[in-house]
Amino acid sequence: MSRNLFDELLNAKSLFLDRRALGHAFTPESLPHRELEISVLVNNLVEALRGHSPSNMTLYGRPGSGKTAVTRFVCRDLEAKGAAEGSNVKTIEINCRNIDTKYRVLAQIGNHLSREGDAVIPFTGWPADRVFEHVRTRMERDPGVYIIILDEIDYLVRKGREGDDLLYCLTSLNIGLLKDSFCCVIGISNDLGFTEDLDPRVTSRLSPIDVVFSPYNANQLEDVLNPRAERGVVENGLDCAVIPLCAALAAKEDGDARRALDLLRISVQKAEQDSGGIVNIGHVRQAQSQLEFDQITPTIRNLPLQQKLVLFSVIINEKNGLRNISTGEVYGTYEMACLNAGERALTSRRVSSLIRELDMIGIVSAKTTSRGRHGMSKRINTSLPPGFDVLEIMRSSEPLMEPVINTRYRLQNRL
DNA sequence: CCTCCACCGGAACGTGAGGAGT
DNA sequence: ACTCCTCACGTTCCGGTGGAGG
Repeated sequence: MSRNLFDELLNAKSLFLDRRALGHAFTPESLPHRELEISVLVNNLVEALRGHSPSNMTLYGRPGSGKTAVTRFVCRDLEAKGAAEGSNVKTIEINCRNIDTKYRVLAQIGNHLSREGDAVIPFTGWPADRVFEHVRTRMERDPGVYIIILDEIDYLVRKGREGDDLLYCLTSLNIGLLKDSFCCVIGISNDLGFTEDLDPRVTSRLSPIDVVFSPYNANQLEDVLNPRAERGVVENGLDCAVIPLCAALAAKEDGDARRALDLLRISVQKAEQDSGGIVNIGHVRQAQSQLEFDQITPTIRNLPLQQKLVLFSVIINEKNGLRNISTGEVYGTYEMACLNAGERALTSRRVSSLIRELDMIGIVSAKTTSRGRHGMSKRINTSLPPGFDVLEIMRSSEPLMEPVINTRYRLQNRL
């Protein structure tokens, strides 16, 4: 009997019970350590069940601090209660990173509210005010409370007028445009300062209620992971150190719960590829470096040429065994690299800024310290995962780097 | 204790690309 | 086609800085 290529993997016993439980989209039965935030939302949104309009809200917090999860969690119960009580409550969630213009957001809302026989609002073509009018009449004909959730709203607002206009429209629905219905806007933002980019008139309408989500700490992340793991992974499938490690690593990344879940999910995957056994901390380490790899590769690939040349100069110095390189040393190498790339070298002032940018992205670390007699300078080191081939990424993404990488460099003598 | 190195980093300005309005 | 505006990227200028070495 010939064996099918997929047999082996299909027949292997999976460590996953329910893979979705470890995904981002999954809404669990409880959200540990977000009780306060939940109660703020519930206290406001309960008005919808009483036939009144809830206030608009803005939720702030770092990525993975539970904003979207809390909102979905609360809205799920709200809709269920509304259905049971016979009051018409509808929630519409829109991610502004994907749907990033006023027109497309309105069209999305309009189509969400359509019944049989309604015209489908095309993805382009109508004037924006006609789309808005459809949204209004569709809300009006079916009296109730409409809750519009605009996730990652900062993306839209940063695009200029677009965000202002949309929010102005949506928030004006409650001020006279709707008679028998209410419309409540919940904005979700990763960026605390995003209202600064907003028209002040919109700001005051949009967020009578602000909720700030603080990042999870390591212990709290464990509480987030445990029930998910129980549901998603086979019994005794995890070494007891796995969850604490995932939690600790994610806590370092600004307490990002998504990161923690990613780590756990990929660890389990790695353990499966390892053919059997349980998930151990080695798998978590593998998962961590894969996540880093997946993040850093596109970042480096998309760096502008000058940035690449600067980064290259840091790396070449380090490859020659130097640590804590100074700005001057980097600049010397950088000038040679520019020559080989056929580029004019930027000023050292500019290169200094570029180094700082690389530091902010997290590819290098640059600390300014005094070297006494030898002046103030940065101490520059790369901070890349071990075994990460940066030069290959640069070579494949930028033809001009080829001659730069192929040249041998004579580095300055150190003092 | 003072000097002085080698750079830091803020501020103001120049330049060219790209978008909006007319 | 035209101006006007904004924005990102770079340059020039310059006061500021912490500690090794005199």
